Amino acid sequence: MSDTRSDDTPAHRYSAVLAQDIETRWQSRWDDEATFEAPNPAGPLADATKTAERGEPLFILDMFPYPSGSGLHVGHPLGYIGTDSFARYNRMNGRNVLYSMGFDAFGLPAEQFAVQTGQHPAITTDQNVANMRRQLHRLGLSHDKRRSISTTDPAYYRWTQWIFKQIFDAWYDTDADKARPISELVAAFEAGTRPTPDGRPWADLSVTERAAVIDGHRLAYVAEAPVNWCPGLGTVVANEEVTADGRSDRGNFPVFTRNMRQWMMRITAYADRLLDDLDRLDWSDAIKTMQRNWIGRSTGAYVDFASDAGPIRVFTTRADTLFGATFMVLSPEHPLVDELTASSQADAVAAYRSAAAAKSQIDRSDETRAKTGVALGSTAVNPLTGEPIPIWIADYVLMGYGTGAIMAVPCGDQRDFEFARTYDLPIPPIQEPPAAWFAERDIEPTLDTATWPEAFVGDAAYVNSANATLDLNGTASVADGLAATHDWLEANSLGEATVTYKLRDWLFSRQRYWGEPFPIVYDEHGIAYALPDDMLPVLLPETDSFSPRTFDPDDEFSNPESPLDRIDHFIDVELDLGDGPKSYRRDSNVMPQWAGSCWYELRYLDPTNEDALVDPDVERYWMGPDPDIRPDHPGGVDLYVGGVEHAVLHLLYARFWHKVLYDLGHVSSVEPYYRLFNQGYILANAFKDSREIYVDALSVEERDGQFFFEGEPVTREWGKMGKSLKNAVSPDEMYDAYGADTLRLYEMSTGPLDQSRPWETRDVVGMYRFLQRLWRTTIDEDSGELVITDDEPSDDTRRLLHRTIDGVRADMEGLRFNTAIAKLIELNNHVTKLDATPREVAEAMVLMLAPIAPHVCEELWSRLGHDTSLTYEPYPVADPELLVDDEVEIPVQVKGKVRSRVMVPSDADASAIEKIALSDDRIVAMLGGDAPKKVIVVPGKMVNIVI
RNA sequence: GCCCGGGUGGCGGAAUGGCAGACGCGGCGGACUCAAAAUCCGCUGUCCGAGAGGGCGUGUGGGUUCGAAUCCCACCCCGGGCACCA
Repeated sequence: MSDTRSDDTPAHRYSAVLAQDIETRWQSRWDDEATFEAPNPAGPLADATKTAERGEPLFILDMFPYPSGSGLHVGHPLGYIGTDSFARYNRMNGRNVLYSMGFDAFGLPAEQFAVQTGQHPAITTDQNVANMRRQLHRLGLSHDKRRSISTTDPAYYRWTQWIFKQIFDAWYDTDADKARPISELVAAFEAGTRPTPDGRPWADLSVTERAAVIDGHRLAYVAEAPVNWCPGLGTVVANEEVTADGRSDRGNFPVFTRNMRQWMMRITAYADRLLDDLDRLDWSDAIKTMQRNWIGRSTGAYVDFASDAGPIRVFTTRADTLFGATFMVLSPEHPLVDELTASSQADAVAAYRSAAAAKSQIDRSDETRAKTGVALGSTAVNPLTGEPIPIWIADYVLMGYGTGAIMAVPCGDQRDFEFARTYDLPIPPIQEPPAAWFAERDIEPTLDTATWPEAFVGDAAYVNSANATLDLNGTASVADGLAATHDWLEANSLGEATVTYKLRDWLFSRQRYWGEPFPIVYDEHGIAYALPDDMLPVLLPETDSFSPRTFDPDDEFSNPESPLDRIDHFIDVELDLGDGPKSYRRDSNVMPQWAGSCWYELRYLDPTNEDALVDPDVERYWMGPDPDIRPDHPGGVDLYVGGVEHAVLHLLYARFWHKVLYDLGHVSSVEPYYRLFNQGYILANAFKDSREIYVDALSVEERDGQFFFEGEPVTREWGKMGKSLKNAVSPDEMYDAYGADTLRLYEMSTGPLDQSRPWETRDVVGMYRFLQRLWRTTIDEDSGELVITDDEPSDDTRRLLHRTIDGVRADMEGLRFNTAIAKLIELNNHVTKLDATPREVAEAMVLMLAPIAPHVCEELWSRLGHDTSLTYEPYPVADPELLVDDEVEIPVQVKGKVRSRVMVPSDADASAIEKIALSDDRIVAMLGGDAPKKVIVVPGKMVNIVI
């Protein structure tokens, strides 16, 4: 595998040793010459000369990494190599390319590592960042290093805190459909143009009352919220971070549902815009679908059922089935349960409620099919039929969704159907299912629901669905039924149509140490104040006790205690917020890791700006809307590449923050990421021993299709490469064995960028051999002299060259690096057979391969007599005249099978080609003198003869 | 259960209605070498055949078409995501 040189190895062969020499030399030169620095139109990174030389701006972005202690493995840079190749390709096409890399360095792993080792997370984070920078630099990524950021740098998180302030100081004006500064809301209350909640004049409200009203509008607000309390981590985790079995994503501790006061972000205010603007983005349909499903907009209706305790409001998406509602089910926690419980049922209801309370929400959703419940002994009135229907409680109805009460339509909802079967409740039909529905279930068509195996859901004509003023009978579609029912409910003041979302507000606080502190203090009334800009950043205080207080993982009733709570000099401060020095308490929470990644692309644009998060002119230059691309272009990064695991959370949060910044006038782009490309993963074999423990994959031996670790048999499986599966391969090993260019080529050659593919170390040598052959077409291995001729290439060679240029260009534009490489190998294999390589071909090949294997190409370019970097050399352009041949060989099929091939002039028309094909010896023989029934000719492509 | 991907040689993959298997790995044979490694050259889907050549072949079954890996219908399998969300 590795390069073993001996005395008879040619002195100037392209070897791993030579590759390393070339690579480190060119990396130093790029650094010294600031080759990849992209000029801004204004500010400290402006350079009018360079801006004039470069063309249109192009912003290429990778999802930035978390700087883990184990460094990179070869799976990480798959996307980076792709973006780097694309960046280099576009520089050669005259674009001003912004391409950099930062580090998402706050978060729990560094904190937990610090707890284990006693070392401050800032120190380990810096070490990890330094190591990853070295590995990325060694890979030859063409980053503009001036623009790199770390989310943990106070100069960076100062602006994370500043953005939080903007969100805190903003409210969503549903009339204008945008966020506005909170000061404009206060002005409207003061002027009386906007009524206060209880109608009293604003001036009559106490300070606390005003604060409560304002806080109720803020886009960042504190609320008592049901959260997932994880005593084992000592912190709350977001719903999105809880695994299916009710444990924490990280650490795998039990998670309990508890009410706590937490910072929330009102992302739901943006639900419609987050949904609608997906149409303006160049993202895959798969990702758009995932975001749409996550936002989960659905049209439904609230319906009021009269009862002894007043109207009970339910939410339904199927108001059209209201005629079939024969009972109602409340959540056991519903506030009206006590009032509606008949004395005879009191004991049973109490027992059921305490049993339900003992189960977590996760447990309740885990109970797959068994339906349980208790009747309260009272009734409500179906507003359409006027009939009394019994009220039940059941734990499949959750207080956290809708109104905590449902109308049950057993014939049209599977859960209600099962519940009705279990408790012998009537199941009247209100739709007549089509014949096919019965046929599929192997029963005779009937409206006798006793024979139905399940509920019917879908479009079908309604039956039994009429009262004095509403008649759905005969209506055949659910959409029409819904529209008619919604109109009727609203006209009769018995309900209202509404739009609901699955999306919930974003829980934004963490009781941890290693994150951004909130720029918030509280006065003696507990009123929150955002600190003025000149008090930012709020520095994370030094401490040697940075772990949150953890508890017995099973101690559900423990309470969180942030590490910052223990630092008195941080928490208790005296500040002058404009009305003289006063005592305040700081907020002791820190922000979640998502915060720093919600806006980092903006800081790459203007990384040292101390007056603004980004200069507006600079932002407009790189990210502004571009009607040349499309009329409704929303602006944003030109290409964003990253893993599909961020399809929902990161991408939704970042879009939300960006839209707030847009509404408040801080950015010109409506969306942060215009084109999104999801790269695949590098997969690798992983091996488990008989105890089901992963063993070091690199030490596993294969014998006769069986796998052994230290002599013991092990089983093989597939997995994403990584530390947990003990199958990580370090890029450093590949640099030593082959060099970075070979690694880059290998990763790009194994398949399309958006597809996951297995890592096979033994396959890497193929690209190494290719680079050796490429080297030999230019350099004599023994003497080191050029083997280039200045003679014109032959016509064949030149045509192949231009076909290759044409194909490679198209592949590079489409990020199809695997097929671009294949075409270049074919061209090189052709050139290898020539006595000497024509300069014209050698130079074009070097330029074409340079984006993917930049170091060796720079070296060859230099040896070919050029004294500047090829970074800004024009990428070769194909001559269209050389793409068409005089004659082409086309297949001749008989009944769809290829039986012969003929040469025809490339501009021959169908009848001429037919004549040539029919006179071919083999075809004549097959026809045996008969005339063909039919001949199909596709000029330039093929002939098909039907006999 | 629902949603989204995907199934092509021994392996990664190419071909998006027109020559299935480009390119690479591996394998086999050869050159160089005392030898091995490295490097280079040739062959390599499968079956029948001495050969020329022919049959079969893109998860399975059907369909559309002069022609299907590609389009349509049904099914099977693999990967990922979501789930008492009314």
